[in-house]
Amino acid sequence: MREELLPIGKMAKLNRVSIPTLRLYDEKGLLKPRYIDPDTGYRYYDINQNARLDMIAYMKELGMSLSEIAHALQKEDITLVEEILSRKNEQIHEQMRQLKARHDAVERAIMSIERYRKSPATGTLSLEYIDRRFVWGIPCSTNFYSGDIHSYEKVLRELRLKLEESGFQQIHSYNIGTSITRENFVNGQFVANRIFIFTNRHTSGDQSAMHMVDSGMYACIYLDNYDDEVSGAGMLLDYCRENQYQICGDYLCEVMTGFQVFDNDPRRMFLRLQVPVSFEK
Amino acid sequence: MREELLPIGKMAKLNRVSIPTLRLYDEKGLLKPRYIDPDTGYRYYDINQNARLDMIAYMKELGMSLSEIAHALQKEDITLVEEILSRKNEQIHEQMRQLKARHDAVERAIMSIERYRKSPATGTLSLEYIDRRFVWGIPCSTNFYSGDIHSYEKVLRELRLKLEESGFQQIHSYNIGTSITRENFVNGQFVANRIFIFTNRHTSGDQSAMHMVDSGMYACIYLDNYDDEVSGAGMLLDYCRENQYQICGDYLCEVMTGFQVFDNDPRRMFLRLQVPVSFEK
DNA sequence: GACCCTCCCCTTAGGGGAGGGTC
DNA sequence: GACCCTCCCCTTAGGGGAGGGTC
Repeated sequence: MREELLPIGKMAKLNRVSIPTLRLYDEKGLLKPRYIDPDTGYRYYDINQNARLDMIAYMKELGMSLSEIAHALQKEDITLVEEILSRKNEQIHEQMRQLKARHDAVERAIMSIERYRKSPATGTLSLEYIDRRFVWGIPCSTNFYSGDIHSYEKVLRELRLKLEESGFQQIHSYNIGTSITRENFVNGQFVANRIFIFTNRHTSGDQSAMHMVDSGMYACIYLDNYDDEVSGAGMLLDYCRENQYQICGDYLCEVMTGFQVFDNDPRRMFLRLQVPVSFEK
Repeated sequence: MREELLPIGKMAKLNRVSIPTLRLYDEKGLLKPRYIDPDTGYRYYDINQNARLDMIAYMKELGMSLSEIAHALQKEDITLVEEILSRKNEQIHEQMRQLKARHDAVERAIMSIERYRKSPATGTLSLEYIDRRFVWGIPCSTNFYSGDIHSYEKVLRELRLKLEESGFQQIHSYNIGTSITRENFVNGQFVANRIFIFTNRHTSGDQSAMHMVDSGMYACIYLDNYDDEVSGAGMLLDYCRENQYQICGDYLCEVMTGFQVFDNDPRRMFLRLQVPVSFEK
């Protein structure tokens, strides 16, 4: 009988686990050696204890923590195991949702960086076709154009809060935009209308906060600094007038990527100011 | 200027992070307070530092670790960020694969427990239709019927090793089976033929190790102890003879669930011994 | 000489104190 | 009185030593 006992190194190799792992399992009560030499403290295992190690490996594969495993093994209650597995299944679904959201966020980030790489110099004017988009957001509680940086921060915080309440995930990975109504914009009145994220139809959250932005030709100006928005918008307006483009919808300020914030500059960004135009005479 | 500075509590509340988090970010160099009072050690932040906290939150959403974030923020190198994101994307795919495998394993475990709950008493004989199955395995290098528990352990280890080499995941969550050829079985010769897992067609791994087990009527006996296999198989053979069932294929010993190993008994299990039968006269 | 023992420190991203000074 | 400071300990599942005894 005694000659069948295995020292810890043999047991570890046989089951392809490490010696520290076996010692940990001993300490946590997951797998006590069959015999411990009282003089030397040497641990000796029985070959039949392999089955319990398999069981532990199995439960770890199922995503159970060591303390859950210890608990289940101690109670020897299959009902407990069933409960744990049901919870695990829910956890796994939740993890899948999160992983999916993270994947989307990483993809958005990669596209955003590519877009940034290929962005034109600051001040560049353009006339371009932009496809239909969806935005999700709230009215601006404060007109940040007439306030300082704090008021923009405040409005942004309100949007973020709303996004979280509505169950959005990875909220920092969406592009932010703000709008001014057509009427105000053409009159040179800078009154912040809404703040929102650019998203897609299939977004969760309150659908009444979702708006469609129509496809069409847009007059645009690219900027790399938040502080230049007002002067840039003026140039955009001049550009439309010079070319006799008729402004046919709300002005949007689109923050193209969040990856410029590498120093402590106040929100230096890559912006595309834009306004939809038509060409009827 | 100085009056714009925020103590740590205000900064924390504003950005909805905890005070210990801000202290950690200070320590790790992720976000140094704009000013630290040299007498009191009080940390004071600038409102413009919100943007950096947003950036950190964003990078965390993308699955970057604090040290990766610190590195990226320090280098201010967008190429580095791109590399990190590409790696993240691969990591996410790998995590999805693992999560999927874990989910399958948990589902198998739940079904297995349900099956166990509804299992008949040990020694129960049955004649039942079993649908087509797929098994993946190897020949037994040792005839464990003529050896002791060690030889079964050995063969099982060989299978597990092969499974891992072939890229199987959650290898403990599959039901194990062993076979004896029809010829040996009908002659009462207990010679282990193959050891395998029950799987499905869509399994990865070497396809030559995959075999189909045909659907059909099977004579079965349920057992709850590994040690009873040989005597149980004898009873199964008698049962077929008494009823004039003709054995038309290999004998299988199917381990129905791994959840009986709650004590230190040597591999006490829930087994279904089975042999396909036909009824031609 | 190879093996085993018991400390002890290290890893992530903070959370929760205790004990003491500060707005 | 509410706020902030610096230690210090705690969480997972082990890995990697150092220093000392054992097969």
